Amino acid sequence: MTDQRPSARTGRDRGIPDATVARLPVYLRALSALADAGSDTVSSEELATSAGVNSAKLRKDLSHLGSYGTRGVGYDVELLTEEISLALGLSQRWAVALVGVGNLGHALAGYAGFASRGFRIAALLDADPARVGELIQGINVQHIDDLPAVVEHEGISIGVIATPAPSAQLVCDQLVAAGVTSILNFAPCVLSVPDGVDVRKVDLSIELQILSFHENRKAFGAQPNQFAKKQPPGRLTTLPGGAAGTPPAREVVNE
Amino acid sequence: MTDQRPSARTGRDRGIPDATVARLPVYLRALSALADAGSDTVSSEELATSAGVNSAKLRKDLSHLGSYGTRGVGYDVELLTEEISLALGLSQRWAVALVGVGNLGHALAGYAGFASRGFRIAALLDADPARVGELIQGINVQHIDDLPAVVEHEGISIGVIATPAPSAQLVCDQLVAAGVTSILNFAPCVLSVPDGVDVRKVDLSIELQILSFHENRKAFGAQPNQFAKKQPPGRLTTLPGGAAGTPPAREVVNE
DNA sequence: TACCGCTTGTGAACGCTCGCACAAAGTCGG
DNA sequence: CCGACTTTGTGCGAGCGTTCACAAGCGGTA
Repeated sequence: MTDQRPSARTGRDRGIPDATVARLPVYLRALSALADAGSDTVSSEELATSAGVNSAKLRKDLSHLGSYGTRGVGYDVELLTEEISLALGLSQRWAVALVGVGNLGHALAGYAGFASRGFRIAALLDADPARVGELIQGINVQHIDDLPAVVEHEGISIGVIATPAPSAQLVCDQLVAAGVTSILNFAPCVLSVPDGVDVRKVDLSIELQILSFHENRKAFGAQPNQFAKKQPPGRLTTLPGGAAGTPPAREVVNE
Repeated sequence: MTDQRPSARTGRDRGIPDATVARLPVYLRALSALADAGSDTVSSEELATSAGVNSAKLRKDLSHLGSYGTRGVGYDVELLTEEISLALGLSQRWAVALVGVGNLGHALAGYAGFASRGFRIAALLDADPARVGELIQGINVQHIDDLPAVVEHEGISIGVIATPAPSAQLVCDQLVAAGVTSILNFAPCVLSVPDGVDVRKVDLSIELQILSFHENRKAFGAQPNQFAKKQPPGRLTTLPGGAAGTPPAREVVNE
């Protein structure tokens, strides 16, 4: 039961499609870069290029938030930044609980990108008593049993699971029981949650496996194309080492 | 032009849709768990449940690989595992170069899930001379300038970027120049690559922002609900300009 | 052998997403 | 004030992905 993506919501969201929501943070980042560069306004074409998307798609995405552009001019960088932030709920600072301070948990605790986007790691928790009390990035590691109290005290509604897979479902249940309603799962497993709780999953090895598929296809795949410059995985030796220069450029983002 | 996934190829892939490819690793994991549990065969319904998807979707996904099920019985766990592995190109061990051994890079280098799925971290690289020579997980950190030699020597075709955003494009170009044709990018930025190179992106803060959207919708969303319970914690005093005074009604939203 | 129950594989309908192309709406110079 | 130019916002068609529902096929049983 339950879908992995918080999306999956059958009803009307707020009118904003899931695909659009997934791109808004990218626009936000592009806008931030533009603001730093001193731009006051930006056209959909420029912003789309920065974000690596089609300009029509960008305009349609933004139109879901309202009409914040000026025809003949473009979008006001600052205004648009605020509107997107508002739509994403970033005008408030969300408190986040991070469970599992192992290898990955440590890295996440120190990840600067969270704080810079308005997320505050309000608690670090672990089931291992040996880890409790450890100080990471100035935050004290607490025992998972303290979760309910911490969640209530800090007003936490988002949880991040960075435990091994076998513990993930248990931790997830504990988070939900404590009142957390959004979960970001780094453990390589499927989580089951009640309705009303959103789960997003980040699986590092799955990403690599998807790349593996494409890599494999490049090597063996049916290539009706004229540019058959790849060779099967006997490989290397003569890879396009020379083709270094300036690539044709093709931007890639993904959700 | 730019499209989301490395996929996005307009022609027929090998017949396998991108959405299916993205789910195959999940099935693989579920199968692995079933095998450990001693199952010989599994029905689409069971496997779908384990993988968290609809059974019809699972059957259609598997049908893209061929007919490996037996009507009235189900799928042979071992056979299906092999077929999926083959389709994903996991029957060979891919060598991976990991660039950037900072906070996140360290964690990735130690991530067990890579090795267990057939990926071998063949090289760790960094631009910081102070880091070169460091031993992480038994692997020596090399300077990024050694990339071409390392890629050729180790037969690397997949690169992982775990550097700060400003360096990511440069590193990406270097990877491409060295012959890497698939890139997993953890840096929060858009990468530009030539055709023929696949990029997948994992952005931790974007995931949180998407959760933030849904969390925000639960709180303020189109639901004039009667319950007004908790209030969102710690709002920002600076950002929203004015509209921050709405009475918060969180919790619930059962749809 | 013939029948029955179970499960796969898939045709078809539906909904979401994307991109084109263009009218609407604004700015700017004269 | 007007007309030319620029850019937004969107109607529309095409393509992909998901789900339903069911016929086809297989094993087991009498």
